[in-house]
Amino acid sequence: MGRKIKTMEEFASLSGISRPTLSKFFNDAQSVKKSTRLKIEQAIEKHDYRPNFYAMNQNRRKTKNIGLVVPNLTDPFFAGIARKLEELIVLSGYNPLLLSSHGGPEQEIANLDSLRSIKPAGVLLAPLGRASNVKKLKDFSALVPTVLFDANVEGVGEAFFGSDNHQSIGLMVDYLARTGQPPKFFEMKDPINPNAYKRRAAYISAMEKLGLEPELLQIKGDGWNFEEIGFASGRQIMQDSKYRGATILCSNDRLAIGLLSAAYESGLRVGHSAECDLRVAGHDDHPFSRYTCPSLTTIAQDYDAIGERSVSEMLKIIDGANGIAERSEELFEGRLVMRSSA
Amino acid sequence: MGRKIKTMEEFASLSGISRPTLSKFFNDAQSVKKSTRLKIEQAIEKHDYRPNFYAMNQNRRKTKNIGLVVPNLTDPFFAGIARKLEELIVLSGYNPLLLSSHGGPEQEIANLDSLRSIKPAGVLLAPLGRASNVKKLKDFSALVPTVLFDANVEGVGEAFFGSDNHQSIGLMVDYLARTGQPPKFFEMKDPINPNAYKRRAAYISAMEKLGLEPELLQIKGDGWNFEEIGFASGRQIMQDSKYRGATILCSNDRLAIGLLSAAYESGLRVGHSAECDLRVAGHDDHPFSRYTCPSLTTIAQDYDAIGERSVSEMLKIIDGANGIAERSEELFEGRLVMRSSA
DNA sequence: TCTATAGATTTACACGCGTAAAAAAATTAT
DNA sequence: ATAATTTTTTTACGCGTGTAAATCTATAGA
Repeated sequence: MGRKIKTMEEFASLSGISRPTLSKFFNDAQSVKKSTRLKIEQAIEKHDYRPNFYAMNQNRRKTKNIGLVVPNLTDPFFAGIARKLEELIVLSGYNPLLLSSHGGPEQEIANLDSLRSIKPAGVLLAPLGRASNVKKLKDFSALVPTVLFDANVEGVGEAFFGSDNHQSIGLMVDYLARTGQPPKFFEMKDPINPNAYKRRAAYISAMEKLGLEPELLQIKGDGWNFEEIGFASGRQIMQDSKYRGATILCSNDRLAIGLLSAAYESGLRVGHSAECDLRVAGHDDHPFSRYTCPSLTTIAQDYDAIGERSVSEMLKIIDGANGIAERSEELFEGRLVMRSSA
Repeated sequence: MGRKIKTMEEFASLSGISRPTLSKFFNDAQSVKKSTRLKIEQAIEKHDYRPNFYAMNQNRRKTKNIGLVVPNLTDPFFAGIARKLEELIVLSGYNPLLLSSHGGPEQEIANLDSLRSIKPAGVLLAPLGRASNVKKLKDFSALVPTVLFDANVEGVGEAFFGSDNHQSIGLMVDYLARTGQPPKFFEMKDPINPNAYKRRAAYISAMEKLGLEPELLQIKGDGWNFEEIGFASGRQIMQDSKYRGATILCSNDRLAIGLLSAAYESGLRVGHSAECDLRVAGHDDHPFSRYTCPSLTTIAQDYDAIGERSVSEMLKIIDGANGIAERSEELFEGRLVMRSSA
């Protein structure tokens, strides 16, 4: 077994393969003949050699690194997506680099800056949205192939993939209106996330289509602590008798989680059965929404599809002849998840 | 502003500072004279130059990268810790690299492997525990300065920092015994996490110290989906009238979240007031435990202290003369968080 | 068997920065 | 002001791999 192999040169003489061929192999194993590939793989196994990461990337035209930036890893919703995307990236032979913006635009820019120095082949970015520094995002996406997901920012990146809020909210409004009181819409007054605006518009249009009067419950609150915001405002709402018997559709599950907590504390019963005081629904199918009390009726976004489409588009752009392709956009439909709360 | 600066050489002539001095500066800004530092910082601002990451690290004795490996980023508890540690690492002038093991030992080893190729100055590792491939962890920690946190694995790494389960469980048992029925201990039969074993032992010893009979509720279940496991077993328990009026201390909050959900579905009232059917307590102060129904009485681990200690020890090891220092270990006390569930 | 061609080898240089050693310059102490 | 010390500059080489061009070799098809 001897001592550790340090250089590719050394590995070349031990394996009987020339160094340039090895270099080719490590860049793309499929680019060498099968018999050569097998010989190399055996030698790797035998000598436990791995090329120096830094030397390798220094002169490569394109690295094999793909950046993955999410707004907030503390949110299990994004943690779940990140995991799925990581998996897809690895399966494609690339190396994911996960960064969280922690809800702050400075961190988002800092993440992109630090990604830039790594010269990634591309970046998958779920932007903060309203808080984002759009100019800097644009500057970045001009330098690095960028695909947006979850939230769209006009003019940034080569593509965007996300959920069809119009469809999903329409579906939910329809369901709620058919099964009881038509929903009021519970949301933050000045949402951070662009999806929130789309959901508001979708709610209004869905209600009008049904000939119903939309009613917005716009609550105050800053930052990303949605549960707390939902909880605090929820307490006030619970005391108001005019909401007895109402149906409340929350702009996202995290607000709903706070609202449910407030309802519980106020002794109000939430659910779709006759003796309940309130119905509550959410949007996103947050990992925790299965275990709220009662379990939360919500919309599951099709994140398998969004993830796969984002990664495959990214690969297409990376490999691509880089034609002046149009910015592609695709929205995926959400699925109604009926649980106990509505 | 002219064209982009590509090399340090170029930046040297434009800024009027010699290249070796620049190199020193980028390695440690404090190592050059203040006046020089200011000149360089101005020039950086002016020309927007950043040294090539790969060339920079190729020949450095020690990189500025610190690996950060957590068992499961999907768990908001770990996501929160990771965020704090990232922050501390950045403040120390290092570059954190966050990886999640996704609950699997293969991924844990894969993470360490991929970290090895990045030649990190050190690695902060929260190991999976029982599932971990201890031999490989040991091999790794012999090559790279490693500090363990959250879960201890004997003989791995230069240090371990975590919670004092003995103290925290003792505190909780004491509180529960003073305020109502003494607690039964709700846990998985074969826990993955070493802390679970310590908590079990701590529970038994705390009960005996009070002259009470310990009672373990050991439930089946594999994997990391603790809420689901707690929920499924919780349903069975709720049907058993012998647990009416009981107090249940869960090995962790995620089990408790599942249990509370099951109690709600069964129509049992959980809480510390007289008319309730059950008391439930947890451990960890999971971010959601504030919003469970009822809100969860639990133990908050001192993660500010654990994080700071872990990072500062890491830095000490990195800078250190690398004396044959003993493996240091320190446990931090937990804090009782009294909410509504117990 | 000969030829066309994909694939491998040889040779050589480039990448951008780390680092060492000696000399020069700037700063501080005496 | 001079000496002692710190800091910077000059010079030069090394790191481990990417990549290009020319040459050689294996494979397949006629």
